[in-house]
Amino acid sequence: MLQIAELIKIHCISFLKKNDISEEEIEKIKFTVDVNKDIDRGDLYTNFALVMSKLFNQNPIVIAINLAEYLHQQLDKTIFKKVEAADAYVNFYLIDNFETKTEKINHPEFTGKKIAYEYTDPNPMKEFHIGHLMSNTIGEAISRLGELGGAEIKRYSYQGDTGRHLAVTMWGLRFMENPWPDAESITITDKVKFLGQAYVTGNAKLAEAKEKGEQEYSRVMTEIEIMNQKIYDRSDDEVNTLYDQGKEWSLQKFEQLYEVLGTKFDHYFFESQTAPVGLKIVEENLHATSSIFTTGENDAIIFQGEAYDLHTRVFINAKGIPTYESKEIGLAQMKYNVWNFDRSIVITANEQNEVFKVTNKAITLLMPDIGSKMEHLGHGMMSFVGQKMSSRTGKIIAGDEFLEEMMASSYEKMAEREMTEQEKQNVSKDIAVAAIKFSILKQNFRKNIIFDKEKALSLEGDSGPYIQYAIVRINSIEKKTEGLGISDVTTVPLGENEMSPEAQNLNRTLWRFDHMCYKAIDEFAPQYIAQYLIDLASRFNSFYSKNKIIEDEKVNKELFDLCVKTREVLTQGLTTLGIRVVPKM
RNA sequence: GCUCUUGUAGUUCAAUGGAUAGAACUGCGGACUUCUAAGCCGUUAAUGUUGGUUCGAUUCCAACCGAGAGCACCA
Repeated sequence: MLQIAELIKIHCISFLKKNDISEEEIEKIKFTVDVNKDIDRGDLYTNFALVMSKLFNQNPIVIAINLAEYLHQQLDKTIFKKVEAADAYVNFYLIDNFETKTEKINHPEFTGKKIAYEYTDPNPMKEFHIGHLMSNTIGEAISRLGELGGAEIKRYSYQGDTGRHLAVTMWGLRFMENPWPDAESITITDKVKFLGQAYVTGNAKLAEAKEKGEQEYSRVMTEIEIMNQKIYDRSDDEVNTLYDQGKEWSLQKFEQLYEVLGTKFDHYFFESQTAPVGLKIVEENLHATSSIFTTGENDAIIFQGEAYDLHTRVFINAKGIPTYESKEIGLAQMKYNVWNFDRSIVITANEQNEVFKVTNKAITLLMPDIGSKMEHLGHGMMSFVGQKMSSRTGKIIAGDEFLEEMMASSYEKMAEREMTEQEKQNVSKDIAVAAIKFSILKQNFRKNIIFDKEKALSLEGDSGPYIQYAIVRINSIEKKTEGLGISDVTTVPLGENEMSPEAQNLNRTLWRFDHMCYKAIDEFAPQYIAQYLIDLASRFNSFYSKNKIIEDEKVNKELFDLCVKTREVLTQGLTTLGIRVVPKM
């Protein structure tokens, strides 16, 4: 079925046609049909009359009245209770038991499409930090939105297992006081931590050398370059052994985190694989009669972006090693070989926006079929009050350490609850993840996020746990209803005056889920769903505090059904955001 | 310097070319002691500055001021 807002739009357009407005003019008209912020003014509204009044120089109030009259006749009475002109707006009131949909949503750009999503992209042997948590959270939500919109999806992570950061880590090893941690007794977490320290140490030594002067710096840089080359061409057995083991540990650690976060990738790509593929494509094009690449300073192979209003970037460096840009070309080709996608969406921090414009342009010129399907979404950077994160200097919050803190905070709150130790562990983990994910998803991810750790740890207010808590309350009611009789008061239909205002508000908020999901899918905007869920949970909590579902050992079925429906929507909403529901907390 | 993004209560965030700019946190005050108080109810408080377009701008445009990012061999 059509979205309710789309249905209204169609009728508004037929109103225009009836008034002899030409198709071309209708094309140009942009009016909105959206849900009313103030629920008392009706379920939906349109600003149609205001837009028309400008175009045709008529009194908007008169237009609104005419439109309302027309729509009142045209619209299905089994869906619309009332259509009313109010000032220059037309408000729509739906019937009280309007069906709430939680299943798949039809969206022309998603339904039936094969869509590949790439996100998270942590680098082996470097710390998985809170920025990766952010990318993972956003990517997971975006991919689930695609799925809800009817797409067939695949999830990919692309990991940098070559490049200078690894050279610095491997080079940094020689300054470490602790031995290589390959003992069985050492946990994966500690092994990975060791690698992170090697990276920080390497960078510190590099900075030290820089201070000592030009000569020392260039000596050290040469050492790192040699290491980089060894990793790239795998020419040193000792390096290979340590590198392979370190990479393996890292990947195991990532896998543990993905399990906790609720992401299941379909395939992993590595830079060590994309590099030769990209290099080959670039070199082949270089020998073609009209190459898109040229030779720049130091014989580097460059793509001159200025012709397309973009930066010029190096694709193969002076040493003949493909850069990130070439690897991106190889990646596109490899992704397409693995699965013939209709759309490929890459989610990274927006510091890479410019690079992606260049690489996507180059891919389009080289492989038009693939290039035209590539999309890039940049999310904001995460920062903390008065401090910038840098994995180079170790000034970061590690993903797992932050999760642990959140878990501890959540665990503490469950001290009084009757649960087994194991249950408390599991639940506090899911609550911690919910808190982190929700704090990211409730806002527009394209903007920077200033993360307030203290606030997040408090687990109060507009948060993931707030929504999980509403569900838990409903579970609790359900449990209590077991074996109880049905109350006599159940004959009151929803929405009649006998219903409390809280119950009516709650009921009238439910159907909006479908509308919000459509908007969220359409605009890549998970925050619409997040904000909606807060609104719904808040209405539920108001309802809950003033209405009794169980009274005198009898269940009010009408209200209980309302609770169950609310739970269904909240659950579907959280799931779409990639957040788990907990049975109790 | 050039380019892009961004500026909403004390703080962290929503929203929108139009109906009263919406939450949360913090502060202050309150209720119940009943299905989980991670909850509920009340209360104070905001569109950086100056112009422009418009019947109407917080939203679009320009300049300025502030913040962040990018600008060839890192990713």
